[in-house]
Amino acid sequence: MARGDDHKIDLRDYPLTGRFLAGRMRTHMNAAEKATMESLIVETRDLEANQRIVHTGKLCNVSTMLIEGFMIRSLESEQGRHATSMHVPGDFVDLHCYALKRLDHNVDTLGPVKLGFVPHEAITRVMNEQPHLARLFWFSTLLDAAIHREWIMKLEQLTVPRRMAHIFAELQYRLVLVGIGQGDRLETPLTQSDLGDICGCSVVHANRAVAQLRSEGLADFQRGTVTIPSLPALHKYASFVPDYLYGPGKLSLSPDDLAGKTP
Amino acid sequence: MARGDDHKIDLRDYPLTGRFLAGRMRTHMNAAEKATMESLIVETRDLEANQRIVHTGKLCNVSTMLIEGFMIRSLESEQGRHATSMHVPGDFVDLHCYALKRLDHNVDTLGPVKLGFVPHEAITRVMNEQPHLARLFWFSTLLDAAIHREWIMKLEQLTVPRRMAHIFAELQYRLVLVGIGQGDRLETPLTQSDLGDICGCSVVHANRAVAQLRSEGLADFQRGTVTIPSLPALHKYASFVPDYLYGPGKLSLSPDDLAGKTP
DNA sequence: CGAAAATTTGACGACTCTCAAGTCGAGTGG
DNA sequence: CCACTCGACTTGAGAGTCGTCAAATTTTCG
Repeated sequence: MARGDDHKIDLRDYPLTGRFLAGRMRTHMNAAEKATMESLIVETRDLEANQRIVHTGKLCNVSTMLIEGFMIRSLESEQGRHATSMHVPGDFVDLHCYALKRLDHNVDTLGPVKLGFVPHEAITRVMNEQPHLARLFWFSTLLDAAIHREWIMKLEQLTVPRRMAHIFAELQYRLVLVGIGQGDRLETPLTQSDLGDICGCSVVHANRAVAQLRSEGLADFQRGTVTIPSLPALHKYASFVPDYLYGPGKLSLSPDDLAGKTP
Repeated sequence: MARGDDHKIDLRDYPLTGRFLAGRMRTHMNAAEKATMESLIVETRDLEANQRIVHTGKLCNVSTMLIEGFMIRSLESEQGRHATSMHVPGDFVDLHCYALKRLDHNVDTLGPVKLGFVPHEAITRVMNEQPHLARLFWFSTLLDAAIHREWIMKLEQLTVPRRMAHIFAELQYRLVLVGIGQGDRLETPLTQSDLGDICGCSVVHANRAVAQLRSEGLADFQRGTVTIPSLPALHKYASFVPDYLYGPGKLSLSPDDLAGKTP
């Protein structure tokens, strides 16, 4: 069955959590686990743009599934906001709060979003009774860490225009993984000021980077909508290699791996 | 009981894993869990400097506890090595490999080290039978993610000399947490070239940063040994606030938190 | 329409890069 | 013991990237 069909079926049967780990380990979840997952969400809520759902240092007893929309994870300093990563639908955005209890950062909505809330007692039940699902939860938090590592490398390695190209490429790829993305287009609620926070540069420089990507025909950013004339060209410019996202590819688990064979 | 005493006792009773989560959630481990932890290590090995124990993309079925010495986690590009973080004794350096199976990065020894190996079947047993210990394992991998996030912010926020000061401050703090560190001194196997890989700059610039920290009396780096005239001054210069390391402080769990009280 | 937010442009200075050359220190062979 | 060698460290010069300040323009929305 084609991946696209999987998406459609999972979204029909599991409208709240059908995108969780889509394109990654979701194929390792059986129907019972998918049903458990869906039942964990005790409440959904629609929020406007620029709402904070996780505050640095605040105790939390609920974790949040991003069902629709975009969110941003950031740290704050005297110099303003520093984004560490973005979130797309299907991300269990503050699952790690279950183990950490107080988070070191903030999580904000970017545009309007639809969220699902999971109480930590429910996660404890999963830990006690469903170790395989618990392991998938663990996996999903480690994915964030892998994305952090890649971004550290990109910050050390790339100029701002290339970093920005990398952000566009990553977002496009992640949206495709969860069945939303298109090949040549990307709709986000981002402003150029957000891009500056994400790329670790000033708004002014973010603007120049946008202009440069535009003039070189690599990506056209207009009020949040990114048009990509050539995805391969963008990938090359940004040195984007999606392995670290653990989609289908070099790092994903093969059936042989699961059988415990050592190569 | 003072923390120092805890350290001594745990190291006597658990010589291989007595530093695991020391200064953090180790106080939440009971004696049975500490004993389980110690028994997970089926083999120890001493390695020389510059050995690779985790290779990008290679399937792994064993995770590694760093018992003595230092390790570095890095990604490689055409431009060379990019460090994402360092490890000190007590770190379960590639525990996340249990859930990810193939890692996106490399882990290398810096100087000589002593390592302990834990087969993944043993971790599966913990997942199935000891959910509380499993949660502590999860916590320890999330600690790495928190350190990554802080580093992302520092890369976006600080100049190279300040980043380097931050590295020194973080290392000193983490060593104290696991009972090794001193207040004004730090012995590492790092070269200035390593510092460049860590701070995301060229060797030449790393050298200038070392020289600047020296001339300003903030830290004196000589063949791996760092002397710190004034820890508060170093912290201030680097905007170092250790909360993100989840030691005793703002983000650590209080007894009230555990009782499930919502403030 | 008018106000606020977002985007754009210019000028100048600071940070960091590369290239190139030179110095210092520890170990090695004669 | 000394000369040699190799890696680590140091220094200088010129160029590119990026920040800040300041101001203008465009878009959004009430």
